[in-house]
Amino acid sequence: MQDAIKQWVKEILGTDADFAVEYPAVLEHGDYAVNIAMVEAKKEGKNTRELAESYKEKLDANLLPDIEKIEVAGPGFINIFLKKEFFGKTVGEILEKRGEYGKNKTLNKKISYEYTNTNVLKPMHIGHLMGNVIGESLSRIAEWNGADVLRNTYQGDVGLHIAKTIWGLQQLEGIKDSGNLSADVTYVGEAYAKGAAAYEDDELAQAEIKEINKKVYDGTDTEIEKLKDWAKDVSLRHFRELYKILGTTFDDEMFESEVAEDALTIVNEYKEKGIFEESDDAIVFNGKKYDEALHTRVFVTSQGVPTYEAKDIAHALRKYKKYHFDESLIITANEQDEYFKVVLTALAHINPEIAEKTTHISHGMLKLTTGKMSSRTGNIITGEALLEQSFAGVQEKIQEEKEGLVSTDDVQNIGVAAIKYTILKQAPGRDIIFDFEKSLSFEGDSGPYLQYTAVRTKAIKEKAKTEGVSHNVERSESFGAQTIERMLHRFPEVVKRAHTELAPQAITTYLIELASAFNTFYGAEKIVDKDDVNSPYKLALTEAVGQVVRNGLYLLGIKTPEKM
RNA sequence: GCCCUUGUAGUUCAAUGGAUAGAACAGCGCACUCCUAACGCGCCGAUUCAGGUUCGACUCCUGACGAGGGCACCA
Repeated sequence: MQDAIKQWVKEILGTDADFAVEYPAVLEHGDYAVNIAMVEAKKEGKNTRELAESYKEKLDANLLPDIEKIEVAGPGFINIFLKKEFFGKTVGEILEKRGEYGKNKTLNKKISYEYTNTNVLKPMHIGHLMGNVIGESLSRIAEWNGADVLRNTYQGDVGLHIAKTIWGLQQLEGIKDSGNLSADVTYVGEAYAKGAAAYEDDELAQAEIKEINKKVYDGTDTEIEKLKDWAKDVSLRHFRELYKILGTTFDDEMFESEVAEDALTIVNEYKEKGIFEESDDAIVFNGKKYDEALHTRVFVTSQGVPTYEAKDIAHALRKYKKYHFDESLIITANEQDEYFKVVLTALAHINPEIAEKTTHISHGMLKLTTGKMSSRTGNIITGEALLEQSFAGVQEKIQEEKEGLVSTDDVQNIGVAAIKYTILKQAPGRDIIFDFEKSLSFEGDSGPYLQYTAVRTKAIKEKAKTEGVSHNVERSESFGAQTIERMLHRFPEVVKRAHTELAPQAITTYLIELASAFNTFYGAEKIVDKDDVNSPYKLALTEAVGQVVRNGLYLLGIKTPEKM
């Protein structure tokens, strides 16, 4: 509709100016607002309102069939009001398309989303959980816009953190198969904390760990390889458990160890070509040469080991060779912003095409009000702990009010929804101030509120069934619920915008407004009522709201419970 | 010190350069013989400060002040 209106205005007014067809902030201003008069008045030095009036006359003479009327308002907006029957059509369309409503097929691209780049042998902390939540939502939004999405994760299985953990395992009890995954995970975490602390405080241990790191890279020491393989398997099984709870299935799990050798080759090759240079026995990329704001970073250490930087370059080349994506998005915490600027600049000098297609998206840090976290001291909030905290909160709520109503799966679904919503409701890139009490909210502006709304629509539908009322999309002239109808109609365009702006929060904001409008309606009107001639349409509207809320929740990576 | 990001109700967040800055939580008041109250209704309350650009600025530019992050052998 938005495109149709734009096209229509262009044709009737014979303009190719760059104007906008947008949603007015207030519903009284109609369904669409066109700012063409402001744009043209500036160019031609005319009075904005007068120009808008003259446009209105021309447009009035050639109204599109779905348009009820147009008005000039405010500083010179041309507001467009759609016919009421149009909204009946929207409700009908939603009930016909169901889980497909909101999909746009316009994006014909292969896009790689790389997220949850964990380090194996280290706990998955809440930063990784954030990245997972955002990456999954962006992936789903892209799919709904027609993209062929490749979900992938790139995990650190070589490097100092591995050496630290192996050192720690050697100090502790080595391989310890307790048969209990969660106990093994804790044990590996302890080994990491021990190694990391020793690396900082004990020079002898530091030398030993560096020695282990070399062997991790060359893979010659069978004892070290055994420890590594065991601990890596523990980590990966644990991560996959968490991915499952979170609702992500990766198409490809890639590892740093797979590109370590290539990384050395590439850096050496481009050192010959002058991209990298030697400095204090290390091989570095001198960012300052290309941009004053860039840092100089080490790509190969004086020990001859490739750093994350070099591996990231090799990884990018390898990934492109494997998948030939049109776009590649890498999602990490914003503490890596400047790191990525340097790496992408270096990549641009090695393979401009891939660099051009790659975008680094960052999310903020999850700041706990209880203080800073550190994985070094072991004093961290793991992703798992956060999930469990949320599940416990849901359980508590249920015991107070709804014992026996909610299934175990749905307790998880609600707990995940509370966390995901908190993360997705704000623009990615900014820190989240996380307070366990307040942030894991089940009321108001929250994931569970949306779930509750969807469940409510379902309960109403069941009630209607027992009462013998069935839905009908024919809307009577006297009936009024334009707020909800207009909002339902906007959903596909919100999905589109969420992708172009990489903004999951566009979905959360929209859903809260829709749910809130519906709940107000629910409070004011009896929906299932055999004596009310409007009841069948109200029911159709209710089902349409339920469907759109479900579809929106899907895009956030949130499941709708059966009952709650 | 240099660089990047950022400053919106008491608090946590929204707002493609557009019309009356939108929610939630907290606070105060109301509502429950009716489809699940994780609900609904009302009130209170905000663009850090000083300039500039623009018909129009939370949004763009400059400066001040505050917050977070990054600055070579970690990832």
